[in-house]
Amino acid sequence: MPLKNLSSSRLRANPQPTQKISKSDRTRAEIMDAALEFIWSRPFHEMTVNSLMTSTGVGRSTFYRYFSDLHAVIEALLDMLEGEITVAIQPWFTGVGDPVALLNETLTGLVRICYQRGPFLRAMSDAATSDKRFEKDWNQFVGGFDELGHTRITADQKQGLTPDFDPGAVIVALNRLNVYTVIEAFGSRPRKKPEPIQVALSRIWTSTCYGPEWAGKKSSDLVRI
Amino acid sequence: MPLKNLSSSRLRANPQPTQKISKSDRTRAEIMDAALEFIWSRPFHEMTVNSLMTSTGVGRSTFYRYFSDLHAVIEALLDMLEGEITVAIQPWFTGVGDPVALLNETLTGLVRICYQRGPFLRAMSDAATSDKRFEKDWNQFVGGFDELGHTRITADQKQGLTPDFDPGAVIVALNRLNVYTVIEAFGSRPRKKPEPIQVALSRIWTSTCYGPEWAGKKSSDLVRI
DNA sequence: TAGATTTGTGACACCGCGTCATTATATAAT
DNA sequence: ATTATATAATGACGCGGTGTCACAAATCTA
Repeated sequence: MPLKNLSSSRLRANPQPTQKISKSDRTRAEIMDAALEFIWSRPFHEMTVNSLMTSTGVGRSTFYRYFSDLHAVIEALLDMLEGEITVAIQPWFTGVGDPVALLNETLTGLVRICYQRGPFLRAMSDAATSDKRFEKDWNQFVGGFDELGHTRITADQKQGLTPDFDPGAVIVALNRLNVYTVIEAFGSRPRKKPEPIQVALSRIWTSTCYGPEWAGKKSSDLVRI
Repeated sequence: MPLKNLSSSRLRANPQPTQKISKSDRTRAEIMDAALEFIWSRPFHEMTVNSLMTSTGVGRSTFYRYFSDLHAVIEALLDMLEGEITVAIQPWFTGVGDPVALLNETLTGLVRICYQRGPFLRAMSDAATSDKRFEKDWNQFVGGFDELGHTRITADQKQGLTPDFDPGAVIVALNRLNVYTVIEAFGSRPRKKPEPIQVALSRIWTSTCYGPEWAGKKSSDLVRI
């Protein structure tokens, strides 16, 4: 079971350091755990407030004391994932050194996380199709990588490492490539094997950004993990 | 208004050549038109049987004489789109000649259609997240291009035009790149301009499949439309 | 025009949502 | 420990959407 026993306080606005865990904290965490567990094995659209609350000890209407609706739960989960992924992608997006190696490192890390969290990613992508507010959150999440990537590409173009195309639409496209490839590959079980996915993504990114002479290198030749 | 006045008979299993248009044909077409119109301006998840049937003259429960549920309507629309797109992508997938030019032609055609039909594409992608049966249809639709692409890549590799990678995961990824890039760009209005999207996709595909020396060429240099 | 077939309808039961007044429980003060 | 106060949980309710069914209306056919 992934991401279990999450202390909800991690996500609270102002978590006091040595505060006693209140009843409401526990209930909130229970609900989020129930959602996590649900999503792990069933599609988002089958999730109901009832299905979540029967997993916890408390009644259905209690749910609304903690979340305005199901999308709000997913929103909270997205915050967690965002942290994890932001760390994993650091190398290429903000690191220094051989860009091809950094890119491979980033994609390897990304694929690893997304493999682990596949069903959650899938749930979030699905949830974004049925709620205006969460759709915005999701777009912001995905779009965040566009800005980072734009910066990186622009810098590499200045150094002559990357062909001189307009980075805007290309980086957006490449990021969508990543998101929906991993969702398709890992979003529902049984998940596909992660390695071929990582290799394919690496090839496409490196071919586009740095030319094909690098694309054939196995990532293991370029990056130690 | 797009795709209006669609004769439902086009979609029927056994359309007799010179058959009089029956009442039921008209009603069915009315429902599909209503769905088309709805999708053009509102997200799929807001669509209800009621919202569709109030656009037509007939009562809500009549809907169920023609479609088992809303997803079945979308399914019918997908059949239409499939035909259009299949034609547009012919060049690279099945044509002969300079592969780079063919690829650019295919992507230009694809972008043109997807720009026109953006909101429908979006609706279908959204609908696939909330119905097992239609999800299958959608995956089959998208997956169809994987097989075609796999064939093409393999052939080009045999000729030494394309680097010798395993085509499987790469072509899947590139196809997802297309689908979700166009959905993001054209799926909700105001739609983005199609040209930069087409250029970005062309760059990524040509870099990956044929190396970067071609990627900079403007498609207008390569293909007459 | 009568009978048969096709098309349309309203009423119904079901389910999930979100709210609210109320009850139960936990916490803090004395 | 007792009581007062704040916090948490609950069941019942109305709403809106779904899909079905027996029946009614319209249309076709002989």
